[in-house]
Amino acid sequence: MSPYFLTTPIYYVTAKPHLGHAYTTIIGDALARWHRLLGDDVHFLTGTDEHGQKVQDYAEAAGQEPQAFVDDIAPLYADAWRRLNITNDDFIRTTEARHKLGVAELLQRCYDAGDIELDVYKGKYCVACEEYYTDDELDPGDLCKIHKRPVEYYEEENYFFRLSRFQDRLLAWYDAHPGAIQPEFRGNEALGLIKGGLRDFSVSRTSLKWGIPLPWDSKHVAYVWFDALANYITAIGFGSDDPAKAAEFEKWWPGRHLIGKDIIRHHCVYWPAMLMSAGIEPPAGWAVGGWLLVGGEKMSKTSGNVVNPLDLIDDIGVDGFRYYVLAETAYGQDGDFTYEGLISRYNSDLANNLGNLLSRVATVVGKKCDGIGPTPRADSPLASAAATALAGTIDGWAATQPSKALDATWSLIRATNAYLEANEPWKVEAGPAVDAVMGDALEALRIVAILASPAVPDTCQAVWERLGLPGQVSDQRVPTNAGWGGYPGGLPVTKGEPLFPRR
RNA sequence: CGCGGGGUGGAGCAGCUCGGUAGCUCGUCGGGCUCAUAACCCGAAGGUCGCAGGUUCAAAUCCUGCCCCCGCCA
Repeated sequence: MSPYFLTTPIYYVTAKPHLGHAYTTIIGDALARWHRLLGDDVHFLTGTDEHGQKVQDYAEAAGQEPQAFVDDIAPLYADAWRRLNITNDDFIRTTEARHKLGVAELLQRCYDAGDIELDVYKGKYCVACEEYYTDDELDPGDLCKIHKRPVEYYEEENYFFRLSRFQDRLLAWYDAHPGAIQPEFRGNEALGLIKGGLRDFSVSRTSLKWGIPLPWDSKHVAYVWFDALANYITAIGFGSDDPAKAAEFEKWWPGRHLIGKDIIRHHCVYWPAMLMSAGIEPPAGWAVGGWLLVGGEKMSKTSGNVVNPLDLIDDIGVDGFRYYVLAETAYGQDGDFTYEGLISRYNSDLANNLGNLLSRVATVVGKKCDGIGPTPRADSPLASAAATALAGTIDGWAATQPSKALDATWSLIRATNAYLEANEPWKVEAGPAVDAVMGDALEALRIVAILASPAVPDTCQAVWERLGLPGQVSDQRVPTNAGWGGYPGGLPVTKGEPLFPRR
């Protein structure tokens, strides 16, 4: 079993879980589940980013200690992921001891390597962004463009990471690792950033209290990048004295990062440089997603279009929501969430195609085969459609294109509906001819249940059980168990209530 | 200014790397079926592939210029 370590970004606790968080996390979960089907040894990590000025401010406004504040918010994420059926193997919080240890170790290594040095930073600083800005980056009146609030003039001693020294090493690394960033055009963008010149960035603050102190100078607290990005390695044991934890790190790293297009610079430029400095291998890969817009606009509190994914689960079901998010958008491009689209996807793909196919098959098996599923034919006309669907599904997930993978899987559902139509088993006397057709349809459904399970796990387990198959669909393996002919026949087929009642 | 992405039938997308009958899903219209969740199947209509040139026997696909939309710029 080859190790497959996958991460989502960690989410900043000043916001509650929203559609955007759910989007990335669901894609991560589906990828993790797919790799488990492939037989990989999967470790899927998500978590929360809990330090920084903004958290300190929010806590103060709420009349709480920062720790109490983050302790209230972090569980909202863990709970949301549980409800969305997210199978993360770990949940890292940047306020945990294991994280603080690892961050200190990472900083110390870069410091020892001579890549972190003291300097003076002066400039206009937006507390909300935790970024310094130059005048031409600000709106009139020295307002931050993002937060529309006044910036403050700061002058402080900071430690700087000498990113400027890493241009050649980064370019050489990317040259040796083509395709590390998916989709390709995002890789070009990252290369463009590197080629455009790299400026040192500040890694500490003296003004900030809520954070991790630098191990060699405790007046300074680690500023966002070294704290947040490090979660990907601290969670798997980096910096731990425990030999067992250190072995975990060796096993899982380098991992693969799922990120949004807004954090390419930090993840694809800063982070590999930081790792190089510390003598650690850069990540194995990055998959960069676009925004999930809402009604064509970026989701924001001010425009009042923030969508709570948990409301949608109540409405359309966990799998309905998961399917929509995965099928509707081309990963890498921006997607657009609309309620109409959600209902339309649900009705056409889940109710009309998958759900209805299962219903009609179960009914005919009940009427013509005494409810016992017949064996499929080895030379079924559906076998080639199944092979095509399998290949397309494998390719789709390999390219981090869930929508393509699902479209390929659904092609087998459509082919099976057409196959039934062509053979009209309901018109034929019970006997070998009907058995052959129904065995083929059941086999197609068995394969669909495996291939679709990363996206709609509960549904596929239900299909699995109605086909009379034992155990968990998640224990199946691709491609071994997804080839034609795995349905044994002789199993009781259950009709049951509609999996997806039409809306 | 620069960099990146996009502009393909009513909607959303694929195709463009390696030029050769423009494909998919939804929607619309007609037909079939009635096993099935008024679901399913078949067929049809609908596209000057942003604009203008160029290369070529042949361009959505290659080249040049331009227009529009979106994002990035620490």
